Amino acid sequence: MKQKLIELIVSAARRACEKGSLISSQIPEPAVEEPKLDAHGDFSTNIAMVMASNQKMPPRKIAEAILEHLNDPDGIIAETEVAGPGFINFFLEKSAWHTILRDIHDADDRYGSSDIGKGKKIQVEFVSSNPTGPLHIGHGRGGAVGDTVANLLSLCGYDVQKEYYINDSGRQIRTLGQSVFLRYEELYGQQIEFPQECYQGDYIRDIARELKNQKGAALLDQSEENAIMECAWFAAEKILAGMRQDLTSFGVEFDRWFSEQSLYDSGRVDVILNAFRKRGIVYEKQGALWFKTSDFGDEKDRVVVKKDGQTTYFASDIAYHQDKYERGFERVIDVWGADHHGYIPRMRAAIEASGHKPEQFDVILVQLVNLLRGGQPVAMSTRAGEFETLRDVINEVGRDAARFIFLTRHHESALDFDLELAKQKTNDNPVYYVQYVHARISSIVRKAEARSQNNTSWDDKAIALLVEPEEIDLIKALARYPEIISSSATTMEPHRITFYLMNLASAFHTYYNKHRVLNDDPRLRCGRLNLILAVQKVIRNGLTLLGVSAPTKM
RNA sequence: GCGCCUGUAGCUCAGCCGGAUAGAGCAACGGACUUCUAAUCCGUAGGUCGCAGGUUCGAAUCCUGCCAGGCGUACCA
Repeated sequence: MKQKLIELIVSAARRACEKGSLISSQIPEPAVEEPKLDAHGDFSTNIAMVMASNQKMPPRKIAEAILEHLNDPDGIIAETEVAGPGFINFFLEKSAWHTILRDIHDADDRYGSSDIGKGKKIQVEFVSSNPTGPLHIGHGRGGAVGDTVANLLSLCGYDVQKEYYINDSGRQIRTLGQSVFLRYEELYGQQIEFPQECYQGDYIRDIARELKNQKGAALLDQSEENAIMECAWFAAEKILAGMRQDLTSFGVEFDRWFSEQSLYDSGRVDVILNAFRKRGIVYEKQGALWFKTSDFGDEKDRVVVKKDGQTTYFASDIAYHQDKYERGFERVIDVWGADHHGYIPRMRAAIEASGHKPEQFDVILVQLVNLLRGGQPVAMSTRAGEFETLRDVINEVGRDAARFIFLTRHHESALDFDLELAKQKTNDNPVYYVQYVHARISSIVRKAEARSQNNTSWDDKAIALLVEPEEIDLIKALARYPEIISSSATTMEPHRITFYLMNLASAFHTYYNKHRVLNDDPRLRCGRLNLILAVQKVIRNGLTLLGVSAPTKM
């Protein structure tokens, strides 16, 4: 609707130029918005004020000139006015809003889709937790954000791939192996000293026990190094399998799981480093190999090969991102925990050094989650191995509530996640508020069927009966959806969907409490059923994007 | 020290590519169920948008400085 209006305004301004009512032919893209006050119309534009300096005319005069040349072939505009310092306010015909319902029913689950991505290949990499311990609640937030952003981009015409990067190489994997091996030795009655840097959680003991069940005492006969590495692979695989399971029950499916180790196995890391050597963008200093990231905007250079000959995590990450672009992704989005934000400049530097443009790389930082129970913080010490796992959270509050709550804040705001609140089935807990709309509508439809009052075949005359203010408000909310989708996608801010859905739900509940859908007048009933079915579709579409179910009964 | 994020109603937060009189939920107070699900709705009250300057016809929004909190500042990942 807004888009339609923008077109009308631009062509009116053009016509005004041609007819000489305006001096300059410079016409900016008008900002059209919904005013806060109903008295200011359904839509309002500031175009006249923005054009004032260019046109060397007072804004109100420009506004009048534009209005004079306004054509409205479909008759959607009921009234216009010039107001305040030069706003143009538009009051629309109710019939203009009615067309939205037709759009929704025609587009159905594609309502809100667009082609702004133009089929571009884009990759969203998220969660990517080290396979050294179970997923915790913070990974859940990253998962919800990443998954929803990917869904959004897909709906907006991008060719999206979801990827999980497995850090199955390097020191932390060895530490994992060592931790398991020590617990394993312990099971055989050996005196062990369990170092602080080893993983403390009980899951390590569980893995050691499984290892013992499968392999018996065989590992005790091997060299310690071999045993540790065997433990490492065994444990990493177990943990990874658990993470896959957790993510599946969280509703997150990845298109690809990418192993860091594979970059070493295939020699990719060396190839990249050698290429950098040839180009002279790495250098030796104090026995280490440094990458000149400071030439590409980083505050200082970074080590890629340590004094001891080991590559750093950064080195394989460079190779990994290079690989992404070589796979044909035009844009790459990484979802990281906010504690990694210091890493962005060097990653960006590496990507630019490899010849890619800054706009081809985005990082979504996700702030930490504070886990609470009834307002009291839940201890989350990884060192002691006590943390609330994602699995526990899903089991306790359910996937829908968890996913929805993760998206009730801007991703860069820290989030308090209260387990008690998440379980509550009240207005405190917005997921049920939104889902309730879907269930309520299903219930009305069931009732209509039971009474054989379920004629919903499209009838312009029936739709034309939707004139109550609450009905128009509801349609206006529905009309807003496509723009919410595209703006959430381009800003990569999935929480906008959540807020939108709460708002739409509120408009529906208000309507429901004031007007009866199953009216005695069959025609009005038909119109209203078409209205609420449209609401149901948009609620369902939105919840689906968030990975939240749309129940027909609650 | 430097960098990033955050600061808006008692609480939790939207709004931040500048727009007209500042938004929602919770909590408080008062109302609505013989009707399509009360997991709902309606009403009342609640504000120096951290502080101080600046840009602008217009600033919660942009710029500068300051204050407070969080995070980062590795030859860790």
